[in-house]
Amino acid sequence: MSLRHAVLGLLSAGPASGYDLLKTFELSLENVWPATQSQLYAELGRLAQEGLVRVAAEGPRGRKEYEITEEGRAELRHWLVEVSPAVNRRSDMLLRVFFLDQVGTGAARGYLERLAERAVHEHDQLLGIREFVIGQGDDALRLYGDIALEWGLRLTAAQREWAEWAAGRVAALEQEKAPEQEKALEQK
Amino acid sequence: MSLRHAVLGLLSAGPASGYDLLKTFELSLENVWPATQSQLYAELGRLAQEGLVRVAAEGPRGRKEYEITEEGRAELRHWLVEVSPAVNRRSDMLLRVFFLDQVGTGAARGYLERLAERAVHEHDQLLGIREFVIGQGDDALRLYGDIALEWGLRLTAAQREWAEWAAGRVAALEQEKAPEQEKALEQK
DNA sequence: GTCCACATGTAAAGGGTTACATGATTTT
DNA sequence: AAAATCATGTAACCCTTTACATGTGGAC
Repeated sequence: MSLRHAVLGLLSAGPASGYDLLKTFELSLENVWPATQSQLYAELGRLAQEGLVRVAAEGPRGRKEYEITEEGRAELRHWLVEVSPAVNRRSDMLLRVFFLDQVGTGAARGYLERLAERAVHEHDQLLGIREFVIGQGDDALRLYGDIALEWGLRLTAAQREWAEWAAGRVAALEQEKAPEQEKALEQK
Repeated sequence: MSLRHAVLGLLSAGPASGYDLLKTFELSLENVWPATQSQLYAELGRLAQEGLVRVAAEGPRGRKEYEITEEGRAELRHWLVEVSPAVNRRSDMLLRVFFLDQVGTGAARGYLERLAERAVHEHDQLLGIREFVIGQGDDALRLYGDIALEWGLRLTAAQREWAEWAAGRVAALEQEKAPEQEKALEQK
């Protein structure tokens, strides 16, 4: 149930409407905790009912500006400090690796090579973001933004190296098997 | 919708009952694609209805042994080769980093240090698993198992290094701010 | 005869995605 | 005047988790 904490976290930096928050989710939280419009409005309603946020002001077009309450801030800090973070156990990417023996070495190598390419692409995008956000925010905000970005850079770099290494191992198996395939052809 | 492909993948290695599959999910797929008993039986029912698997034999205690069909194998290969893997976008661990400025440098550093410790622990567990599975299975199976395990090792190693680096950066900020805090204390 | 492992299923609730639905301001 | 943006809300469906529910066969 981290959506609520993402919302509380964003509101801890200042009041915002559901619409505002949605933009933030699309822009900066896209790669960390995506959320849809339906989800957001529903969660804001629940948070307000439970007293963790409150409507601080109303604007044109039914705009409701939400503000975090002291109770909300307490919940945010409690979550940050006392609740241990959930590990990300599911990985579609890795699940496929387990079954790659079903498609032969050529296709398997292709899969791993595409993973490597994707990692390079993501890494480049993060480098672009880093250029863009350099020097923004105060000391603490910049630091934690940097730390998060650095994780993305290290993760994509590691993924590239691993995928290339793995593709190499599959290629080696391919070579080993090549003589056997020639033998099989000769037998025809 | 990868649960279905996980099931097809397991059945591609040979027939099994829902109960058997559940044990496999708990043992080997625990860190890649966890699934519960309810989910499994429901999915097997759907897969059978759609003709991707079939009941090959019935045993004692209502045991139904499922077998993958040619259609199921085709779906598995299609998924492996033609459907691009979904990226894991949500990260509870990283979401918290964005809001660490809410809890002060001490608690923030503590959070990162605990992440590092956890990464070390997970890394050690994977090393243990590697010792245990060494030399099991045929060439292809061993290779892909190795590749998956290697990802786990690299990921946990990277996480440890990153978390320690990050904790260091927070400690540096703490030092920078220490004189200011002394000043603040003097003013009282 | 009791206990454990085997074996399957259903129900309720939570969280997420997609699609539907509507309307008010501001910009061009 | 039209188009884009702002702004909120609801409904249906899918996947996952937790809990409930039941019964059989083998081992000791």
